[in-house]
Parts: sequence; structure tokens; C-alpha cells
Amino acid sequence: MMDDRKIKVLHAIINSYILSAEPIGSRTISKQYDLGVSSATIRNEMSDLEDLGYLNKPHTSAGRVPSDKAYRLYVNQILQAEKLKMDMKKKDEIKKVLTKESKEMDQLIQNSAKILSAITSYTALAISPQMKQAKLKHIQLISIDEVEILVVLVSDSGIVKNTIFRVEQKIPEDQLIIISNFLNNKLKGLTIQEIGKAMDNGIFKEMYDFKEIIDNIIPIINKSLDEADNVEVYADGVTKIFNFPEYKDLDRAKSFISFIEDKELLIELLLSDNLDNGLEITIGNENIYEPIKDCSLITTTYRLADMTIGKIGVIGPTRMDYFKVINALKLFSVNLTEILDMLMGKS
Amino acid sequence: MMDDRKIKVLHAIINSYILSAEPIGSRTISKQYDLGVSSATIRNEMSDLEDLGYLNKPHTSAGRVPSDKAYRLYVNQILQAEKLKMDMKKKDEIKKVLTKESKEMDQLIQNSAKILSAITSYTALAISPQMKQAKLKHIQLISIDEVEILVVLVSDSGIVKNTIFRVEQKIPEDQLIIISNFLNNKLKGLTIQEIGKAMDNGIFKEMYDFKEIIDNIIPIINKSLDEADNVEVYADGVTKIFNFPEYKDLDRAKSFISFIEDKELLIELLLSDNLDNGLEITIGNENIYEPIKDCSLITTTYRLADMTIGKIGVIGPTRMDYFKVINALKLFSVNLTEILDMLMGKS
DNA sequence: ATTAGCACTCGGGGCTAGCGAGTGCTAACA
DNA sequence: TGTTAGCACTCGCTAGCCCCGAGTGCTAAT
Repeated sequence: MMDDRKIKVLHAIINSYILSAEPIGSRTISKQYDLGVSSATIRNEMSDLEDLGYLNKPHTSAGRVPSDKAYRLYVNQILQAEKLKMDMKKKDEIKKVLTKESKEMDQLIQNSAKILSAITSYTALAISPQMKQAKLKHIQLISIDEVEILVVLVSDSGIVKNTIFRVEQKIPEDQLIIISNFLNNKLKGLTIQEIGKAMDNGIFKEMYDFKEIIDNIIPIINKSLDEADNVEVYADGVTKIFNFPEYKDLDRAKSFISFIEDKELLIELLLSDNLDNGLEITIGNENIYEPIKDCSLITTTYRLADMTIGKIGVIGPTRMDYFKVINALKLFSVNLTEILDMLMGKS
Repeated sequence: MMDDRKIKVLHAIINSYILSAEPIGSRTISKQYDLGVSSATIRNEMSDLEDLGYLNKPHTSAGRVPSDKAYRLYVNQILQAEKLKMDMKKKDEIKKVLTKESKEMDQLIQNSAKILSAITSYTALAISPQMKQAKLKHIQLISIDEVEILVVLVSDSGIVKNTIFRVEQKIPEDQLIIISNFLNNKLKGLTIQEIGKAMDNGIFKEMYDFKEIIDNIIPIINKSLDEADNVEVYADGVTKIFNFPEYKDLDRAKSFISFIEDKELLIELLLSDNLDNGLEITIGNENIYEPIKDCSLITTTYRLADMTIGKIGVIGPTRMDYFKVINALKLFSVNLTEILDMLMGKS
């Protein structure tokens, strides 16, 4: 049913379409690709492929265009063949640039998106670390002035969050230290969620002496935790979409860009699988979100201290250069993980 | 030369063009606006206005379109008339929403851009606080574990920055406190730049006992200061530009969106006047940046603790609804300043 | 099973004509 | 002298038309 030649023809069409974005005719294939058969034969094969759902006709007298199903087949074969050797030279090159230009984690992620978009020429997306799975490493209360106290949270992945809050009456420095030490003892090593639970369970009973102060502080810690949970998404190269003829249509361009502009939607998109897997590819209609049902999204994860903490990916027309993008992404996954470990002093 | 009637005609044309985005003919004016003269007279006036540089003709047989000079005149008159009374009800409404949805400063700025874009239906820009002019309120070194130290900087406007750094050998807690106290004594109340200078001048001589440690810490503080200087820009409603017929042209839309996407350029744009003035309006060609020479940019500043710390604004086609935008911006300026003072506990 | 040949389809580019909105001039009028 | 009616003229835009060319699908020959 899908004999070898059909596969070859399909591949030829896909490759051709990825380059040209124009419907491919039988003649083009028989000329450009060396299949040793005439255009008439190709024509028959193409007709079969259409019946099988791998090709579509924009209209009767145009050539044919690969369907999502075709891309899926194509991608699966790329992944299976797994001849995706990493270009070490390029990897190190990128690593160098990234390391040099990124002092903070957020910056690193942002720069990665930028470079990724530059080398793939598609829109790049990246999501910054979530703290949910991170463990608390250090918590400290610092008195700033008479009425202000700063809460500093440090997670084991090195991310710092802080909040200032005000108190009615000054809390002496030494009391703050006692409280800080107590909190550290009780909470160190717990995840954000566990801390929330611990606080519900009233771990503070034994600190009755400081009840008043602690009552003050609990909501602050909760709030800080809430904020620690904040994730950031970055999109870079959004306007690259204009380079693709399929987006010469204003409405399509608008709907794409609007989608990318909606950060909340992007977070949903990128967190859908909750960071579990590595490389992920969704093609065209496989996407849940209406505005990108004619796009493909390829993402991969990066890790810190053996935890998957974020995602980086590329989005573009379904006829994107999957091979190039997959290679680039693998490279970024490794680089990000390496740099993060370095940046946060873990390796 | 510019008698009363000419002004009236010009205003009519501008108002009409702001609504329709189509060249206006003499007949339209004489019919729609009650000037008590015939279209022929209007025609003559329009011809004069063209000679004076207030109107342009797209081509011979089209109507006329206001020039940048015309908008400038128009805007100056709006500003002078200053009948811009603030709609207190609306102001409070917005304040309520902003307050409710913004826990952190960055969030507040971001939300402001969002709402501003929503109510004006143009693209909104906002830049987050710079610390350059802020004064150091508190600095503290915290030992996190054996080899990691956290530097926390708090500015008088309540903004917190922190950096983790590693040291070779553990520095005892009490030494850190001594150093922290020393730094606080020396540096409190200084601006970021002054601190840099102070450090160059070797204020650490008297701390010779801790020379080794301090030598370690100086670059860290410098780095923290560097990072403290980071500003964030937010753009919201970028795709609103697609709603305007003058951007039905893909290239123009692309160049606009590309410009907005370039955060560094945006920062330059918004910091050009270094936050000195309040309301600022640049129209069309008055803009330095090529891609927005057919846009108008209206910005205003917001303050915290009596310092101007950021800017928020709107960018759109030159035929934007200046009146509406100016009103909205005034409202945001006040609201942001008020909310910030509250959020940071100053009022 | 493959291929050459051919009729047929259909989108798109180019060309033309006509329309309609708008101008600018002239001559008459208050 | 400023205002107006009238009119010829301009010019972009749209609709309609034709034709080209790329491509298909069928048939008949190899």
C-alpha cells in the first residue's frame, strides 16, 4: 500500500514544498528528483497518495501539497532514522555566545530564544523556570528600616525571589534572626507546595512566643511563594512569520501574531505537557489552539540539577524545515542545561 | 494668513481623517461640517492650506490629507486649550482594576500597558523603573550555604535586586554582618553611580582586616549594580496596528511590528529624554526612528517617592485620536504614581 | 506496469473601459 | 473683493475579459 516508491515520491514532494511553498506538480518531481520514472507514473502515485490522505489539491489544476498526515509520517521517519548527529562545533559556538551574553538566568533564556530564532529563521519561544518543583534552600527575613521587612527566598536551583512587606511595629533584628533560623529549619528542602501544606498544618505552634510576628509573616510568605511561581515566556523573531508566503494574508499574520502576543496562552501552550518529555512535535491540526492549526510547534526541555525546569521551542508554518529545527533544538537543550548548571554553580 | 476659517477647515479635515483614514474632499467638509460656505470656498481654503504645508494630496484627483505639520498645530492647540479635565470616575475604575491585579511593580507596569492599549485601541508601551537615579537603602550579604553568598540590594523606591555568588572558602556569618553593616554605613543614600564612584575611590581601605573578602565582593557588587540597572519594556496590543487601513500593507505592518519587537530600540526610544518631562508627543517625521516616521508617539511619566522612574505611552498612526490618548495617559500617569506609592508604602 | 499524448480545468496576469470622487479654473454674483 | 456655480479635466479603482501556462486525468500504445 505504501511501497517504497510512494514514500520516495512523498518525500520529494515534501522537500520540494518546504523549499518553495508552492504546490508541486508531477512533472517537477520527475525532472528534479531522480526516480527513473516518467511524470505520468508520478501522477498515478500522487493520485494514490491523495487517496491515502497524504496529499491535498488546492484546486483541480494546481499541483499538490503535503497534508499534516504527510508531515507526521515524514517527521516520524526523521526521528526514527535518528541520524541527527550533533554538530559539536556549532554547539560550542553557540554556547560561547550564550555564556558571554547572559549573566542572569532570565537573560539566558531570552538570549537563547533570540539566537534560536536567528539560526532557524522561525519564531522561537522559551519559558523560564518554574519553581513549583524546586526546593527551598534558604529563607531569610531582613529588616530594612523601621517598618519594612524583606523576605528573601532562594531555591535549590539558584532562583531568588523577594518581597518587601511592612509591619506595624519594629521587630528587633535578633528576633528576625531567630524566626529566620526557625523557618529555615522547618522548611528547608521542601517544595513550594509542601511549604504551603506545612503552613496549613500549623508548624508554627511551637513558636508561640512570636505568634504575633509570625501571624504577620505567614501571608507574606504565602504571597512570596505565589510570586515565586511566576513564569515568564519569551518570544523572539515573531515577525519572521512575514517571510513566509503562506502568511502574506493579513488575517493569518494577525491571528498568528496575536496568538504569540498573548503570554498567558503561550504559557498554557508550553506547559501543557508539564515538562515531562524531551523533544515534542505537534503538526498543524494536532495543535489544540485554533490560530496555530496551520503551524508546527517543536519544543524541547532543558534541565537544571537534574530537574526539568523549562522549555524552549520553535513555531512556524507546517512546511518548516523539521530537520534543521530539530537539530538546532537538541543543541539548545544540551547547551542550556550545561550553562545553567554552570551559572548556578552545580556542576 | 491662518485666519479663523482656515483653522476651522483644517480641524474639520483632521477630525474627519482621524475617523475615516480616507482623503477628504471639499464637498465632504461643506456638507458634514457647518461652516456656512460652499464647497468652492472650502476648495480655495484647502488650496491655501496645501500651500502652507498643512495638507497633502495623495494624487491630483483625490481629496486631501493632513500633514505632520497639521497634526502638530492641532495637538498644540489641544494642549493649550487644556480642557482636558480628568474623568475621575474612569480614573478610579482603572485604579481599582490595576490595584487588584498587580501585586508586584513589574506586573503593575505590564497590566497598565495592557489596559491602556485596550482602552485606546492603539499599541501601548511601558518601561519599568530604572534604578539609576534611585538611592541605595539597604545592602546585605547573606550566606546561603558553604560556598554561596547572596547580595541583596534594596533601593529607596522599594525595588530589590539580588545576585548569588560563590566564594572559595566559607566566610563566617558574623564577618558578613560586619561587612554588611560597614557597606550600609558607607553606601546608604547614594545613587548607583555614586556608589560606583565611591568604590573606585577605595572606600574600603579602612576595612583592611577583611581585605581578602572584600576584594572578592567588590566585583559582585559592581555586577549587581549593573544588573540593577536593567530596565524592562513592555508592549501590548501590538497587533492593534492591523486594524488601521494604513497598515494593510504587509511591509509597513512588518516594519512596525519588527520595531516594537526590538526591545533595545524601544528602550532607547523611551529613554531618549531621560524621563525629564511629563507628557511628550512626537508626530510622524519628528520621530528619529525610520520605521515609525509615520506614527505618533505619546508618552507620559510616572513617579515614585517624587522621583520620575518610568514612562508609559501609546504609539499608533499619525492620525490617532490625540484627544482620547492624551486623556487616557494623564489618567495613567496619576494612577501609576498613586498606586506605586501605595504599593511601596510611601504615601 | 509504464508511458506518451491529449483534452480539459482553472487560477492569475494583463489589458481596457467606464465610474466617480475630486480638483482647479472661469465667470458671474452680492 | 470674497463667494459661488458650473464645468472640463484628472486619475485611481473596479469589473470584465481574454489568454496563458501549469497541472491533471484519461486513454491508448508499448
